Amino acid sequence: MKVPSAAISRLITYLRILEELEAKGIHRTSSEQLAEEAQVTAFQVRKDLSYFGSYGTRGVGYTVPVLKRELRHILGLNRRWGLAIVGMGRLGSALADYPGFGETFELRGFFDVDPEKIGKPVGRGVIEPMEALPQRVPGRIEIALLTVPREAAQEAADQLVRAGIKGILNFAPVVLEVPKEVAVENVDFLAGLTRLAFFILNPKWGEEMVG
Amino acid sequence: MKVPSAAISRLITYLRILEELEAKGIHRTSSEQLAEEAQVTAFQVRKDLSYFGSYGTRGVGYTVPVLKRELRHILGLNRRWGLAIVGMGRLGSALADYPGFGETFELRGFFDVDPEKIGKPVGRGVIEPMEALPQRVPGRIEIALLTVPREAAQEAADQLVRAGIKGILNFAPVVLEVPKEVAVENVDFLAGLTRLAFFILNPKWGEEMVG
DNA sequence: CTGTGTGAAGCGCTTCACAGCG
DNA sequence: CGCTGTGAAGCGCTTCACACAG
Repeated sequence: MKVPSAAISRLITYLRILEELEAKGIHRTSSEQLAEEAQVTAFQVRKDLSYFGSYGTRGVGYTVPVLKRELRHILGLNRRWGLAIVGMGRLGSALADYPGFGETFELRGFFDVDPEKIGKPVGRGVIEPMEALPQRVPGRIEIALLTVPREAAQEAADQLVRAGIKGILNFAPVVLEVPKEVAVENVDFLAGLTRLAFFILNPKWGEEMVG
Repeated sequence: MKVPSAAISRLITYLRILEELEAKGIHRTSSEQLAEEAQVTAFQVRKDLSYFGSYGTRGVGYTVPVLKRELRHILGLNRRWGLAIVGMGRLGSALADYPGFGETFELRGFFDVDPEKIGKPVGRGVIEPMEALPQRVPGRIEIALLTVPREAAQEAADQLVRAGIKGILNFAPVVLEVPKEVAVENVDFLAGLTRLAFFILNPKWGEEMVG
């Protein structure tokens, strides 16, 4: 079956909502409730879940811990993922101390080109040179958080690909070129700012646009 | 005319590519070249531009500075936008010193709830309490960068809305509830990580998925 | 003869109505 | 009888073929 990639993003939202419901001690929920919290329709919730299976009880709803477990399984959050941070500037350093990675994502390496930075302690590790990537990545690190300046992003991505990285979370405002077997996700806040600017200027967006 | 919102994101990419071409001294380009750099089809490039007008010359192509100017106009980047950072933790502080906002986006306020932080200098300003928002936002600040912890995000968003904010760039992993006239964009890197995990586990994505 | 601009076709996501199961 | 699960309809984005301008 074909699964819309937008559905994956929504599953992530549903999972967070389930965790909030669980924290509140709520044991049972419905597509209606999930839809309201996620700001989508109940149709959408049920369709998104149906791409992967049937996790509810007809006439009753969903059991929070059950659906939570299933979503974690679908999204691959029941295993452990090794992360590297590449580019130890302010953003990279902030991420190195970020407490929200949980049990699922584990920081296992910190890399930079700057000889001044190499050897310095960050988070639970020490900054290593980019040349160390081929030894550190295989079998230990699946995903890299790429937090280098824009101009350095493609070169760093190339090195990561050569070292055998599986996915890159790219914080730089560039379109990375990587082999199709390497996954890339962009976290581009400047693009977000620009979209906001556009939406603010065009509030009647979707009704009728000037040509 | 209806404009797909995905088209806006691509226009932002085209603009960046034009700036790179200009930096390289290239004066003329084509939908073909833009498409290759942006990793989309030339059809897509021409259609995206056609939603807003005709900026090229048939049989010739596009003039880099002309198309750049037009895209900046469409995206609202030819004016100045006032920004606030709300939540001066590590991420907020990193953003306060970020050099890439350019002439278009100007940091005009830094806010936090923590009395310990208030009065401290950051970037080109000083941290103020959330209570100051109603005085500082109207007429000066259009967009807020929301970098508070997840639990505090909705409350902070409410205060921003009351102060008259036009758009919120939300870095917290939550679905914010705001009036429909306030624009929200999410910069959720945990969601990005989770999508990467899913795509790595499902490389044959799009062909056939297990049920 | 070249590359843009665009109406129309194609296709994939969303919406829907209701069948199905508890 | 209630809420889920889903085939099918609807609709919007993408792709396309080609008219058209230079």
